Amino acid sequence: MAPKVSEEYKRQKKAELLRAAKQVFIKKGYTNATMQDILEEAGVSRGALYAYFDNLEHVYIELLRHEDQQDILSFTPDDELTSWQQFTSWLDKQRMQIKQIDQSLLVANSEFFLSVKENKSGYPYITDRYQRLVEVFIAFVQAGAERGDLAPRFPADSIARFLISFIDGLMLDTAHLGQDNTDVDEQCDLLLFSLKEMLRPVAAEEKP
Amino acid sequence: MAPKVSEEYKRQKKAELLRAAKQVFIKKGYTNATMQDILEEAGVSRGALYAYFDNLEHVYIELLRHEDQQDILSFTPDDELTSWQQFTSWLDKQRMQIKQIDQSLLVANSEFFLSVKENKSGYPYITDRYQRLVEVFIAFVQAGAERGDLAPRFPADSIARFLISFIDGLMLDTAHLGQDNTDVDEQCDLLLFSLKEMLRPVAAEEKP
DNA sequence: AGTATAAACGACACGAGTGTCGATTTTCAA
DNA sequence: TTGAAAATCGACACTCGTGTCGTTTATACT
Repeated sequence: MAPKVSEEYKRQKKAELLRAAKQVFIKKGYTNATMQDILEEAGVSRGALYAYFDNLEHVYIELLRHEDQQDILSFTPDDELTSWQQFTSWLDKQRMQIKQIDQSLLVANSEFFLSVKENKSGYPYITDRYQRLVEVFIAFVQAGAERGDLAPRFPADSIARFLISFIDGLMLDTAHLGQDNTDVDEQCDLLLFSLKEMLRPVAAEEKP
Repeated sequence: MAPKVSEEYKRQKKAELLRAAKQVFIKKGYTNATMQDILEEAGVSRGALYAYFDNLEHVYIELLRHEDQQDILSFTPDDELTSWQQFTSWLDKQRMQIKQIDQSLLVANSEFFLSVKENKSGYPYITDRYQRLVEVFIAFVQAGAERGDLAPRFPADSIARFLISFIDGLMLDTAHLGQDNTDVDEQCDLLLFSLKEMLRPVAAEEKP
């Protein structure tokens, strides 16, 4: 039963197909994308694509997994920086993501999660990603609190969810309306203001 | 050229079809709904439905218009109440909407706006609704400021967009994850906290 | 080189939904 | 009551995408 091509080859081929799929999903979103689109974009036959993926949903799931690796979820821990500085730099990354929404999977993601909802199967990825982000943030807040960097007024998980909801909403609205209408930078400043009130970071000057 | 049924009859029939459509959209969302579903739900023939609407997109647009009338956009102006009280009562309504997300069009709306985005036609409804809500909120803040009820720290339109993005995000996340995971009440409390910091309402006790 | 194996191909049958259109029924007005 | 207009019906032809499967091609091992 020895395979006729190396595992490495298959791995690469799959990655190649996923790259094509990503382009398609970025361009057409999830709901309007088809297997057809993907196999054309990849320049590959029907049979080839179906040898790797059963259907569009599976392609998307695999793509999610694949992208998850280079994910932006983590607050990069860095003892050189105050908690607040770490947070602002994380938020910067998010801001950039939203600004480049046309070149990202953010819209397709929302579409996917919304339209797949009915499917009783209920992919765990959805809740998992959310939970993971909540947990990362909780850890971040706790670390900050222990360092005396933060004096949060609310439970860390509440603040985390607040943060996520706002970012998701800003993303959604920006996808609908374009950046000119939502003004991402300004909105992120307001978010910073709110989070500052919630987390009460010790000002950098007071710290050293 | 007198029509064979009254205008009133046609109006009612259309409303009836829209009622059926609404049920379908609530149950299946936008992307998974079909004209077929609607005509079955309405108990009407293919030809009848197509006599009133060209296609699914048109049905949805019409439904949006129809629903817009009994819309929740407005802050009910009431001089008996402080601005802050008016705001909390508005937020209560929003909270209820999100909690009843399974019986509302919120999810279908998101789906529609996301999946229709590509269509260069660019329905004005999307931006219009957003702008209208922003304007209503701006008026509310200005009124409050003039009454000495509010002392906002930021431009009213920024705060309005912040508010909308958060609500939209909370809605989206709740649709994805269910209320147990997002805790709508708690999140609304955090929003109240943030808005309080931004708007600096004069406390009720200080006012009379 | 030769050959077994499986990767890649693409024609095909199928299903689901669409929008149309001639036939049929209903309605209103005379 | 009657008949013309139009509302409703539902069969039909069409489109688009799906997933399968027998065939062809490429690979790696001997």
